[in-house]
Amino acid sequence: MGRHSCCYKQKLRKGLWSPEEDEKLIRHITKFGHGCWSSVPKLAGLERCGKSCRLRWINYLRPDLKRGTFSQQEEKLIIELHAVLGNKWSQIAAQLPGRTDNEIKNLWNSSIKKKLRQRGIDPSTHKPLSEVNDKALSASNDKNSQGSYNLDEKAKPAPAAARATNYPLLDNPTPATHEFFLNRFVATKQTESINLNEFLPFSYSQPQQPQQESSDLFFNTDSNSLLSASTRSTSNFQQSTFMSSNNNASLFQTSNGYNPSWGLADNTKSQNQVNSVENDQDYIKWNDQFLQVPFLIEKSSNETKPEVNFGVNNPEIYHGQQSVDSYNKHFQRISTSYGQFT
DNA sequence: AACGAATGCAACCGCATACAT
DNA sequence: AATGTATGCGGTTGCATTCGT
Repeated sequence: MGRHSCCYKQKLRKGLWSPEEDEKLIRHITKFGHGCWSSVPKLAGLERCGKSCRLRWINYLRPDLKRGTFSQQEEKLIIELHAVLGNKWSQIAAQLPGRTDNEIKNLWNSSIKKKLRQRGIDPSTHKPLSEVNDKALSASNDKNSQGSYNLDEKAKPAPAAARATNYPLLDNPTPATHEFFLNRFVATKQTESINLNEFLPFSYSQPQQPQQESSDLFFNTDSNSLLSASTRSTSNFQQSTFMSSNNNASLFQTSNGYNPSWGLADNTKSQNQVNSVENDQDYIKWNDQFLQVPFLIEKSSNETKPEVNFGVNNPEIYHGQQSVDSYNKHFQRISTSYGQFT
């Protein structure tokens, strides 16, 4: 029990990951899979602990990550799920393809919490603040109040019945209330793909990124070079979204058809399965279909930074923190979408 | 322009749990 | 059964960036 053994080692690097470290990790995992995380740093030539590698991969480098701002639909879903699951970020993240628990947790703490409070809702109980602050207050329903999930609305005081109007999931008068949903989630855990429409009072489809007409980075897969930004048509954008919008998309595969775990919670795969894959001499390779698509990388809808003339092997970009950050961001977008290190 | 405050987010820490010996 | 190791999760921190004065 207790701390991970690697934590005792002193020479391990900490802090932000450099592009070189990212490259090493991506190169290693795309080739061999992660297998035992504790052995990854050594095998990949990294002076990091396995835990750090795992976190970096899961939260930033894995190919199926969706980046960019959360859509309103995603925020609504997070709120609904939080009302049912509480701070079970990994379970919430399991319902949002391409989003990580860390990302959702950060969003909750930095943004959603605040928005809920502004609307008069206690973010931890999902009850109206007035109800939380003054238990004696009778819950007289304001029939005229129309709650809304629209978090972009100007902040207004929430009606006493905010909970009922804002969280229909929790106020279903039938027995199918909190316990029902909780049981369903517990039963299915995060190992199964859940049809959210079974649970939610609104029709849920995979969140889609807003279509972009602005410039995006994209790869020419023939030359393995990153092309400079150019204006892309919305039809091309569709090509780029297939990987992020399909949670089960098989981006990598081995020649025997096995899809390796990318480090996400996946209780359905035993360690033996993972090991058997590692023992298999067949290296993981990019799905042929995936490689054929000259996909582009989504650009954050709220990103306002000027385009960076980015090249993976261009050392000039390291001048100054700003450049490093820009590099990191673009590198990550690229690395999440492209297996240039295979 | 300079400075401090606020914000956002990547990464770390410590604990719980599962698994191996 | 006891102990050690590895992994996953949630809370927290630290720092770069943005905002406001």
